[in-house]
Amino acid sequence: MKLEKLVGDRFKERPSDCQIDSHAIMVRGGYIKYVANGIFSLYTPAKRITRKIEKIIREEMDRIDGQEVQFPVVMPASLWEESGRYSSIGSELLRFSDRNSAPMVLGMTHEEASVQLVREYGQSYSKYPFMIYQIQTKFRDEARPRGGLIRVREFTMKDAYSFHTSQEDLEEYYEKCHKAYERIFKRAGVPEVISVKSDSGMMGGSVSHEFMLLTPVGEDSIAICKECGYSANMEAAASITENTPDEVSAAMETVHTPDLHTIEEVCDFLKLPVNKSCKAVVYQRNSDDSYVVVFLRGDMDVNETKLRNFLGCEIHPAVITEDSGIAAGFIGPVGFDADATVLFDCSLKNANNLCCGANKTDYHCTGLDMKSDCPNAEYHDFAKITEGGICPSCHKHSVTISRGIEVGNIFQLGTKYTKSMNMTYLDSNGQSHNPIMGCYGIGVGRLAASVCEAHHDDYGPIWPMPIAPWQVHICAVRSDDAEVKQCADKLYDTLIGLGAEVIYDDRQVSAGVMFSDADLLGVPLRVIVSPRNLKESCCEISARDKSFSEKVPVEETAKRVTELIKELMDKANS
RNA sequence: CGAGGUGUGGCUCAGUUUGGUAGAGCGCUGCGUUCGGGACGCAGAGGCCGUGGGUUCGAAUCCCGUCACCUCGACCA
Repeated sequence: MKLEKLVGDRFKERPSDCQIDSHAIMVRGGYIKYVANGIFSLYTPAKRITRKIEKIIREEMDRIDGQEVQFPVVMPASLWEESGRYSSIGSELLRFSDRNSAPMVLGMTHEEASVQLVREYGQSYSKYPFMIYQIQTKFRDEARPRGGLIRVREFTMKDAYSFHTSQEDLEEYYEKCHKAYERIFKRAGVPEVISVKSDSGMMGGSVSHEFMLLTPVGEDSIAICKECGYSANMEAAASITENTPDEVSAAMETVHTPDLHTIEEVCDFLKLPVNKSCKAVVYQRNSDDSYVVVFLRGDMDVNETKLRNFLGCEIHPAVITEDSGIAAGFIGPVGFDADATVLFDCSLKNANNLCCGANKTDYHCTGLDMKSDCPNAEYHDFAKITEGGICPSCHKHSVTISRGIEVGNIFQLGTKYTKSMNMTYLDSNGQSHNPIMGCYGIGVGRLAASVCEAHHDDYGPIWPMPIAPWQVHICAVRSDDAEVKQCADKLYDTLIGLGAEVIYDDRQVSAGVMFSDADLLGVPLRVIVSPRNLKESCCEISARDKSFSEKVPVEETAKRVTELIKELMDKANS
């Protein structure tokens, strides 16, 4: 491919609306073109990268006995009504009608379609286990797309669905898939991707993992224990707190605290550390606006995901009305008699000498002793894990919180879909059961952008050899020089003949322009043919990541380049 | 959905406060000089100033509406 004919402009200035580097680079380098909010077209370099990522994914999925299939993008709403998700999923699911006014949806995920595909096939236990997957376009009407290809509305995803006759079999396969994912990310050039425990969210099921690329621009927060290796999405991470009660519990007293609303203000006023307070956070159920009050230690925050899972319903921060009987800002566990569900977080267990609201405007109490004042309280984990908090796994060390981009996930789904969609098989005793499912996703475009985010410098991306848009970039510096042109042309032909993927720049532009464009294309190997090098009868081979640069005799250049390509490929695949 | 911000050639932005013929740099086209890190000169092309209404002799500029995008939050396989 000649660079001169490569469709898409590369430009010098960073687009103003690009917040993260990978987005800016992919726009500047002519990889992607904005079409609409969260919707992009891909130019050739990006398409070549995603095609290579897809190839790696296919190879690894096939290796664990996956069978590639394809589900429709547009599905009838009735299919989604079977699972109940037509009504349970919000506006993220794009709904519309066809010419006959039949309600349709745009596929944002394909559990329903996968069950529909194999429901009749899988009627005998002898057919199990099996896994089907596809690589296809998904559409999710995200509220806030961002970061170029990191979070978009239309994207390409590999999604896989496995079907099993026992939980043990699912777990065994889940583990295989976990390994396959590790190989995929390694081969794609991001071995640093880690798997973390996650919350299953709307997918249902129990065990799930997210594959995270740790980067400060990531959208998720991950709790990591460096000592024992524990890692989990903050949403799923258990919060552990230990309270050593003071030896003497002071008597409860009511204190006048006018205009002090926040826990910090109150503690400051009472000269108590924040962790010697009991605060209340109020939510309302989305269904009927009934109140839910969570009491927790003043220095902790509520993890709404945990709360949602505990209650089994959606919630939102409360709007406290006058007639609710709730004294907003002055809520305490003792004498609270408003109509609400009252919950206690583990962070309060055994604590004493706390301050808390007095359930009376402008008054707080001191000397709260959870044991004696709230003897019937049941404690559950509703708190967000905090930086420096106790590791929920080893209980010895403290966790750190890092940001990450979720590039893939795996779920043990259970029978949520097979049950609701009435998929059954007969076992060897003629008994009917619902198959147990697992599902496994990887965002292809997001992975490409993540690799860029993880591997770039000020000048552009540094693509790993296995997914680079081309393997070699030939720069013919001074292509108006007949000797240079002839040598570069010949090298190009030879490399093509040897099966290398080559981008060839023989434009009559200054070396600066040429090198800048080469940097933006991020091709791992660069060969410079120039009058200066030809004087020594050499070509210059250098690595985009600047790890080496060598001068090689002209006639040996092609051979050396193919060696280097092989070396770099083997390194990534080893 | 809540809060804030921004919309002016393909890109980055000035001009808006105080209304008076639409600007610069990059990029693009042509010619010439340069030539190993985004060179230079000359000559060009390209804009209903997001959009609809209003005020005014006159609106990129003031007023009202609306749309889009960006950031933070909410939401989220």
